Amino acid sequence: MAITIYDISQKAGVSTATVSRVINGGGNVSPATCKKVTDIIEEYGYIPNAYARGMGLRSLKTVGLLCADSSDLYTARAVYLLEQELQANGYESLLCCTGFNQDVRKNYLNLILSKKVDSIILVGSHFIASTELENEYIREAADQIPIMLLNASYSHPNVYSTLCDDYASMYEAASSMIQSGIPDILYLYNSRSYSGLKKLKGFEKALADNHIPESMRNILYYDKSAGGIEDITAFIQEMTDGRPPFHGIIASDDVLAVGGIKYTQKTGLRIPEDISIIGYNNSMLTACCTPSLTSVDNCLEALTHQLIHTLLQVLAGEQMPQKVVFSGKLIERDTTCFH
Amino acid sequence: MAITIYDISQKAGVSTATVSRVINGGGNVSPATCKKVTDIIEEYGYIPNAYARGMGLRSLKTVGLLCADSSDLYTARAVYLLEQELQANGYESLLCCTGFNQDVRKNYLNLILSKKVDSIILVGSHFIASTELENEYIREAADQIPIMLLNASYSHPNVYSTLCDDYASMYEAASSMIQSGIPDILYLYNSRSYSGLKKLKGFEKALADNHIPESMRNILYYDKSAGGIEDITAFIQEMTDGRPPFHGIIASDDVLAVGGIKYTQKTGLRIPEDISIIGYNNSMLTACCTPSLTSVDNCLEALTHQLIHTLLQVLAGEQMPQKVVFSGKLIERDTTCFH
DNA sequence: TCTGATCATGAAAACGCTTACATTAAAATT
DNA sequence: AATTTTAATGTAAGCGTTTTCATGATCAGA
Repeated sequence: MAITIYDISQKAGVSTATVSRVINGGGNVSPATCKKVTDIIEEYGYIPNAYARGMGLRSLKTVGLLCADSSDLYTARAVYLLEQELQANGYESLLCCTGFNQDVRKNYLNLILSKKVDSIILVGSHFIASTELENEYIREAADQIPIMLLNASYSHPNVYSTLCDDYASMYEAASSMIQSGIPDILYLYNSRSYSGLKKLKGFEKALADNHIPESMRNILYYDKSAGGIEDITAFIQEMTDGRPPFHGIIASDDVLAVGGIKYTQKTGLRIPEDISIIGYNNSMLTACCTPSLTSVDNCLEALTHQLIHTLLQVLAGEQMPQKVVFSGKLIERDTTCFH
Repeated sequence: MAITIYDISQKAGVSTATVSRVINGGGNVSPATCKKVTDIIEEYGYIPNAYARGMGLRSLKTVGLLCADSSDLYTARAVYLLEQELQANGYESLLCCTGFNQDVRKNYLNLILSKKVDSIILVGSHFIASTELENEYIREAADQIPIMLLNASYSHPNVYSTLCDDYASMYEAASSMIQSGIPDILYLYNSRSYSGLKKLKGFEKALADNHIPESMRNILYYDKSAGGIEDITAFIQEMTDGRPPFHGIIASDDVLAVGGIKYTQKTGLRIPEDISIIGYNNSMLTACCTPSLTSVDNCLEALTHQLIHTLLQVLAGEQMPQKVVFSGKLIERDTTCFH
């Protein structure tokens, strides 16, 4: 059996309470005793059992992170930023990747809940609050602890949302393209994302406000979750055989946009002379492709920073706004030429 | 206070032991009682406290994943694959991102250890066993539970390694390039990676075996951890101003290779006619850039699959090989033309 | 009908910590 | 020197489960 606090207390000739005080730095321990205990702990490589601690302590300073797929570029970055912020503030994090299955997600939510976390952050706009079932889970969880949403929003007194205004951002991006003289745009839409719908609406609004006729609407739903770039390229090709009936591509994320680039290059057309392309997320992919990708920056860093700030305040009992909205910004690179 | 097993037992008119049996499916509960208890649990939304369980249970069927930076493309994918495999086998995972600081890493290792995990997987070849300090941690941990290494190896009876033979793979890749008539190669080397050194050695051996003179050796160390593609491009530019004195680039990972592509394009040279490029990892980036990147596939999926297989067997008390080595394979795409 | 086996259940100890409370010793105040 | 205050430490009661062991009920076989 592993070494316990009792063993340490015996070897140090003190009580377990004193050892506990040394470990938790609660004060009221004489320097001499403290040193003696610390030395013994060091010597025996004693590590307190986290579960036993969990029973005693009120808070374990832990927050759960729930995401669908941590290997997704955007999610991975979000998770990393959140973890760094949490760590910097003395919190641990517990990451669960649920995939897209609702039941698995419910199980994981319960799993996290059972671990006495101080809060749960729902990461990535994927799927959040997109179904009734999902709503119910969130409500139940929110009855117990504050729930933080990254890039989604939900109305509940104990749910806090931090998001980028994807509707407005996409509206801006699409408007820029239209006003630069490109009315016929292919819109690539990933239906798996919660904010995807908002972006689509923003795009459609831009079309409407600029009086683009119905006949020029060209929206492609791509709903595979993990298809590679080749898949995307093939998909677009299949849907638009022959010469593409558009001069612009706007995608709801950078991966799709890169698919658009490769597709365009396959058809032999030039970017941006023949076809302009805009992505979304301003991820590292924008710098990887040739030409480099114009993309909407949805300020992930600002979002995560604000989210953790809100969380810490909420946990400290402060009253905080239920919803904080940032706005995105189009970063122009070489797949567009709007001037 | 949250609802406990005791509350449930009262409402169901049974003892806590019976409720526990229902929850853990240990049998020896009458169908009627089982249903009654299950209903009450459902009704009150009872979730057992994980910490209390942790005290009672021998194993929590949990394994810790330790990585430096989960947002790194390769690591993210490895983590995802491992988590999926673990989940499929009824294990939970606990992810910790330590960054590159040794002390932080030690703390995290202890943290994981304190959670009674059944094993720890050290993910990503980054930094593993690269320092004496690191070695010591691993040894200490291995005294308690089996330690699994992904893409690293370490000699200890309780440490199991699953890896790709990066030395041989890089040797092959470099040989291919040299034998296609390109003796002057720039090698881009990320020193933050443990396997980086092996790859470098493989590269150098290929040079030696093909009688490439010392004067043609051109190795660039790039040791920033999180620099973007632009950084890499600028770095290469800075180190090789004017016309590049080489006709091939081999990089120790795909991100560096993409930096090489962008650099080449900036100088106005053609790929692969003027300069051939090979990356490593065969990540999704290979499909994102133009031209698409030739890269060494180090069969991450096979690695993770094998690693979990070994782990499960070890936990089941089986004798397993200490070290399993796969070999990588050069996947030719459009940045090379070796025929 | 009786006996031993099997099944369902409960009582209570154990898991390894934290912490409220009690106690003692030392220091500060009068 | 007596008294009060403060600091250091110990005692023991939880925390919410699991699990061993004991107990009683049911059942099959004679």
